[in-house]
Amino acid sequence: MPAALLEKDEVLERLMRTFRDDGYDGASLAQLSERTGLGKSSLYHHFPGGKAEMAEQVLAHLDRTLEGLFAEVASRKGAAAQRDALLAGVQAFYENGKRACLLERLAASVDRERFGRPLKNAFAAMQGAFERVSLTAGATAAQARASAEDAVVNIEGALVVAAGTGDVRVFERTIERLRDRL
Amino acid sequence: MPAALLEKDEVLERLMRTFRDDGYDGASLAQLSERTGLGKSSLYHHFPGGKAEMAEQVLAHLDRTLEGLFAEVASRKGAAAQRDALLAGVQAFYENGKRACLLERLAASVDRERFGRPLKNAFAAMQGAFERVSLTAGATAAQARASAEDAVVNIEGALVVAAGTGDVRVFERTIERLRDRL
DNA sequence: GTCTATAATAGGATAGAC
DNA sequence: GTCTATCCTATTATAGAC
Repeated sequence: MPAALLEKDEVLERLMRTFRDDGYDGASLAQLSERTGLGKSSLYHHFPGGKAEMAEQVLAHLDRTLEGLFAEVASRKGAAAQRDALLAGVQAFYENGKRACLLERLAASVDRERFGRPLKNAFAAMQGAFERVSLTAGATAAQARASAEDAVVNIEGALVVAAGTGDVRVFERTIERLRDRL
Repeated sequence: MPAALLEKDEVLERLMRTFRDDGYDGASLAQLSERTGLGKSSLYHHFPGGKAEMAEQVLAHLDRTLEGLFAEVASRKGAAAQRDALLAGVQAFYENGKRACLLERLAASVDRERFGRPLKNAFAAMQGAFERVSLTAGATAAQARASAEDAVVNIEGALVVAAGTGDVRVFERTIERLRDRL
């Protein structure tokens, strides 16, 4: 009985990269198989629900990853340090604008209904992290909510424009704008 | 010899809606056929290059549509009137956040290379419209460029977040934020 | 837990009649 | 310019051996 070739988390990471790069509808099982190094049957062993379940588990994995980042951010002393850690984390996660957002890709998919709830939660978690930074900086609840929404909107938009124009500098400039605004 | 069932522009409009709703990869020929009311063979008569050519022609059609809007905006007297006309046009075009952006959907597709140049141009055209409004308002060239980029990023991001959370109010709030900033 | 092989279906695309 | 019928390939998914 051979052990698993890859840790489950590593499989989820590779699936996530595939979905991010080619989109949910664009990623085929053949591709998902190739990128993970697992045969199709092995994938179905881990994800009986097929592609949709892969995406769901990837989304849950993303939640856990972000939770880790957000906890790390919250442990910093001072609003400026938290803000910088959060922006740096976001920048690293999206590889400075070269990668698309998984949430966007799933929200655009034909199976979007299936991801509705977890997507909503993921966006809320992201906004929540920015909100807490603003509150630490002394903003009112309403101000914090507004500036957090602004941050998430700007990050998603910058990723779209960077991909559409093939120019990642938009992403860099947007992160800088957010640093000034927060 | 029967006349065309629909004007070409109406066909392009319906194709655009299909690509916007279901994405480039998500939209099948069966769907494109059903939504236009044209059989697959008829579609291939008009678009010998298949789905990719449909998207290309839809993109060109979108360019013409936006050009019309932008010209109309430029004819207004005063920066505030131009700003309001542009934002109202954007809001109407995306049906107040209910519709996704075709540019985003094509930039995310597996055939994205094929749309690279026209996509870049479309984003530039959109940014250009906002830039001209800023210049009319008396901004410097650098300020106008920055605020126009900010506007496009915010519009795209708001559409993504609205779709991802199922809440179009994000889009409304973003448009209002832009009105204040411009 | 992984593989090879295969089934079943949907997708894109074409042929040829009208 | 449009249709019906068809083709071919890719895609999702499963069966069964190891």
